[in-house]
Amino acid sequence: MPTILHLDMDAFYAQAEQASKPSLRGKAVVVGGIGPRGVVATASYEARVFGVHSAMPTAQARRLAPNAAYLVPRFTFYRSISDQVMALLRALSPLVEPLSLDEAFVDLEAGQAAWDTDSARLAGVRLRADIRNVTGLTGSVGLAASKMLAKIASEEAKPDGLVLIEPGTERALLGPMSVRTLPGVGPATGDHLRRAGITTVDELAEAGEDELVRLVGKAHGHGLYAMALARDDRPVVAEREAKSVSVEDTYDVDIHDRVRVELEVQRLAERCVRRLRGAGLSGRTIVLKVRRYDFSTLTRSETLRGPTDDPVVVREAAARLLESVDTTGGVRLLGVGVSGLADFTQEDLFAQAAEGRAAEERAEGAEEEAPEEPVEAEAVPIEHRWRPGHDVRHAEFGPGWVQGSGLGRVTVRFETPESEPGRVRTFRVDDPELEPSDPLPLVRRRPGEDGGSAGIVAGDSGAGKPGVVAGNS
DNA sequence: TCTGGGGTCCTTACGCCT
DNA sequence: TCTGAGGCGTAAGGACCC
Repeated sequence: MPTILHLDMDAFYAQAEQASKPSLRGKAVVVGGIGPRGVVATASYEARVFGVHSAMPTAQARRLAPNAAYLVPRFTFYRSISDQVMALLRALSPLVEPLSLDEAFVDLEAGQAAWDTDSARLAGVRLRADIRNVTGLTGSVGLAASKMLAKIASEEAKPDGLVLIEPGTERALLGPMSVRTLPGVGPATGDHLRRAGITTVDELAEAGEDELVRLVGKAHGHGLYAMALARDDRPVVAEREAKSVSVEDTYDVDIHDRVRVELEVQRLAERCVRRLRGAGLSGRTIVLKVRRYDFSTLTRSETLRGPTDDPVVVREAAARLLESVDTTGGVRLLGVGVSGLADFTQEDLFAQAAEGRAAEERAEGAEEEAPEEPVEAEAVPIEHRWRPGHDVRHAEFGPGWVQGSGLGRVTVRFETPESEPGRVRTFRVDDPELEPSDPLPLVRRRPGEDGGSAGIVAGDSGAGKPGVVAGNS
């Protein structure tokens, strides 16, 4: 029965920006890195007309669509919208598997939200309406008997649509499609198969399992063959634990200075540990990643005797790993990661073991607990406070967003999600009346109104934070 | 035209142990 | 005692996903 639902928000980041900035509605919007080495994260459908798409270098996008709006991503804002959407999904079923901020699987049957074709379609239709009511955004829904097919269905449904794959029609539908439609078949595997004369799903099935295993390896080959026959019984899994935590930076210009490289690695190690601790995790394996001037990438890793979340330990391990890497010629990217995660540290275990003895001895109070690391109040250079797309407030003109900055000036468009397209004004970057501010909610709730029909707060455990929608300062 | 940042999973190779 | 197979952990790289 088609009771797996896949939701995919349409051009999510770009759509969210258009919703919060009336002057961008109906216009080409590109969200992504805006530096010399930035790439496109999401392009609005208006921008896609010019050939702009995700993963494309922003520089290339600018040539294709010079008049598009180029914005830096605002992840906290997107996350607040995503939380609202995920809450709607959890109201349908406890079995929700988020894949990213804008995508998730739902097992409708597990939530008794659907049991056959008609009830599934109805659940999908209602969900799309609820998402629109609560967030003001559109998402596409795919419904099918398996994850793979539900995902393919939502892809077909885009933008702003719903597609249900009727039971029994799966193979006929899949057969003529390109192998690239299947999840897990990217450029490399696609080329590989094409050279073997396989371009469609039907040809994949005809090739046979043994041949596919020979071509692309064991795991991939078996998986590919099953998918070609529309066989996929992977369950929807609600909670998936993180396996690694990492941070990386690509630099606008290659770093040649070895001392500077060492310094950056230290900073990355500290950032990584901050994230690790923030998630209440620790890990055993420290990984250093280096991308050189010629884009060749290498990793070096070291596994410790036990898990750690100690910044000193991670920093020192990263420094040791760097010693074995030749960086002459320059590096464009550095990264530090931790894997082999545990939700405790070895120090914790010592502390636990000590607890027993301490109970008797009562002598040494384990003073292990490190004080909370102060969030370093980064001294942001004044011109960097004004990132394109970010919200600001002016003492006189009210809320707006940064349209651009440079040469000591910052240009602001004064408008809100609820207003008409607004006017543009330019200020000095150090204008005391101008300050950064939080995003405004996309959908204003009238007093006493409860939001969408499914009740957004329902699945939101604990002190649900209506602040996302209602909190307006 | 010059390629982000955060992840996951798979493959291969190698040392070590049984 | 020698040799080999198999399993496991570790390291490195690559494909893929959003």
